[in-house]
Amino acid sequence: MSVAMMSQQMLTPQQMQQILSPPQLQALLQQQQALMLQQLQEYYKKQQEQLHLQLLTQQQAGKQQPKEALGNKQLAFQQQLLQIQQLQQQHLLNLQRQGLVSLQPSQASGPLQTLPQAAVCPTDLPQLWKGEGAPGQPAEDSVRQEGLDLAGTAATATSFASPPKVSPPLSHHPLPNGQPTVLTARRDSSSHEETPGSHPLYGHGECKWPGCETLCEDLGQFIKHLNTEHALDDRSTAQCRVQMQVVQQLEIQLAKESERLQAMMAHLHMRPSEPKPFSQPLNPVPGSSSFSKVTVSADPFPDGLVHPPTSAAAPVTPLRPPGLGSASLHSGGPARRRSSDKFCSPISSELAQNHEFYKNADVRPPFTYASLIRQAILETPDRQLTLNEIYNWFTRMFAYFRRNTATWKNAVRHNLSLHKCFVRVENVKGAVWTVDEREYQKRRPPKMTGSPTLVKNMISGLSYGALNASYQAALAESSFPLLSSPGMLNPGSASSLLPLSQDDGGAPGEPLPSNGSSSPPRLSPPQYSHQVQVKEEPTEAGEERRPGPALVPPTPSIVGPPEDRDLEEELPGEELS
DNA sequence: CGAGCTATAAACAGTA
DNA sequence: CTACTGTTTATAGCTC
Repeated sequence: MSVAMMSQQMLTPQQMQQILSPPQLQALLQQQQALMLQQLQEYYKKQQEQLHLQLLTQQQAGKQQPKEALGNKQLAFQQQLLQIQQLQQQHLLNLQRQGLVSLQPSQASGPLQTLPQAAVCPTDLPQLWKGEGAPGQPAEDSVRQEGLDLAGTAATATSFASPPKVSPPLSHHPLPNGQPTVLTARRDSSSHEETPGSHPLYGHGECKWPGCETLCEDLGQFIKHLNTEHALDDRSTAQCRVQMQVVQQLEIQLAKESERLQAMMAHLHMRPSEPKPFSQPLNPVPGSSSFSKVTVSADPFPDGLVHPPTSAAAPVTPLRPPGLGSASLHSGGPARRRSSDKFCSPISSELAQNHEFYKNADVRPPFTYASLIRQAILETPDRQLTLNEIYNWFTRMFAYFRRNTATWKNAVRHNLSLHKCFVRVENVKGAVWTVDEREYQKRRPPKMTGSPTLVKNMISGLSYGALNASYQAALAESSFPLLSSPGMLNPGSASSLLPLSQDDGGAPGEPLPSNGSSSPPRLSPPQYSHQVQVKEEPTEAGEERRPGPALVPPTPSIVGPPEDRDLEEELPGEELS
């Protein structure tokens, strides 16, 4: 019952997600749930006390009444008591279930396997936030909605004052405050897996009327029972009234909690962001013809990109990307924002955290084309993409790139050609692009090398609280899932692995606490040999194959295969969850 | 101020 | 011819 209210009053889950990193969200949710539980318990306690009190007074008053009447009233109150207890249990159960649902890792809806051009399927809003569906229901039941949903949800967002004229916020049925009785009863029973077609008050072969557990073999018998035992009489109406109050109280309680949550959110991060027109282009990428077979390898973030917590607990509305300050948002037009590229967190980590955001918000990602292209390529198991696949990655991952296709595609091509780090390889299926990591690193060292202020800025820009800082740290320390992802490791051909080193920006992630010994890091980014399975570039091959002079990993503690080196490159992955 | 990097635009060639 | 791919040049903004 409360869910609808939540989604109305509070930040949208998307907002939550963008404000908070998945771990934070999870923590917050848990806190909230614990809080709710606690308060509910308190509330129920009070209710019971009240009832007891009423019972007592009634008993006293009843002394003048005929004994039968007294008995009836007493019974009624006892039943109310029972009912309250039951309700309490059910609510607690529901809350717990919600907790489970919202935190369930298996839900993994993050990496939506979106079609090449269909772009985002922005949703997968967890049931919890949808304001729909019975609390206890598994979230898988929720139907995925397309773009409109996003906008609809966004309409409820506080930050976007002028959302596109889209469909109204879907199905938040405000609770009929006055007469929640039926609704409540419904929900009550629905948590008991009632079978379709049955009566809301009938389930598991017994009457679900508060305080009544009469066994009824079938629906007909139950109906009969209902009509006889729970007919319109004083007792029933009283029970209804109590139930009503309970519901109202809970709603009030929920409102308070929502308010509190909002305040918490506001405190933790959220400021009213400028109403940003986030148009949802949904522009299905016109250009995709010749190569459109798009093997787009699996989902964008093959490994554990945020999924479990994020997708489960939160969702999708464009909002400010958590990690970035306003840096990326000012991008109105042909913005210059490579600053962010320079001292932003490793793109993979940034992306990982905010990919839902970029996926849906028409916000220009704070990365250079080069780093984006690289990321796209590196995310695939075999580290190679056709141009068209790269396009698709862009459109899939960024709402921003769903429009102005001519512009950015040109830019992509331009970058591919221009930068030595992108190597074109003739493949069986045509030409694919790969990344020469060494080259990529080569061109960056000068930047960002030991600029305390920059580093500091970057960190502060990326984190918005201790929680996130630690999360960032965790990210920074986590290893690079790509390499450990299925299909990536060609057993026995370690040489074919394309070693990764620091992510773009060379170092950004590093200043964060890690295994200490990374002394004066990133002064000379390790040079790694580059090699791709497809390889057949005579010219560069010789040079590339040779491990660079400085092959020593920055972190001495790490020995061995290239995978380990990828510590910095993390695409925050499995181990995050 | 210049160097380096990046974005954007556009011309052009090759190919399917 | 058209669309796509890939290369190249030019221009401009930004940071250091």
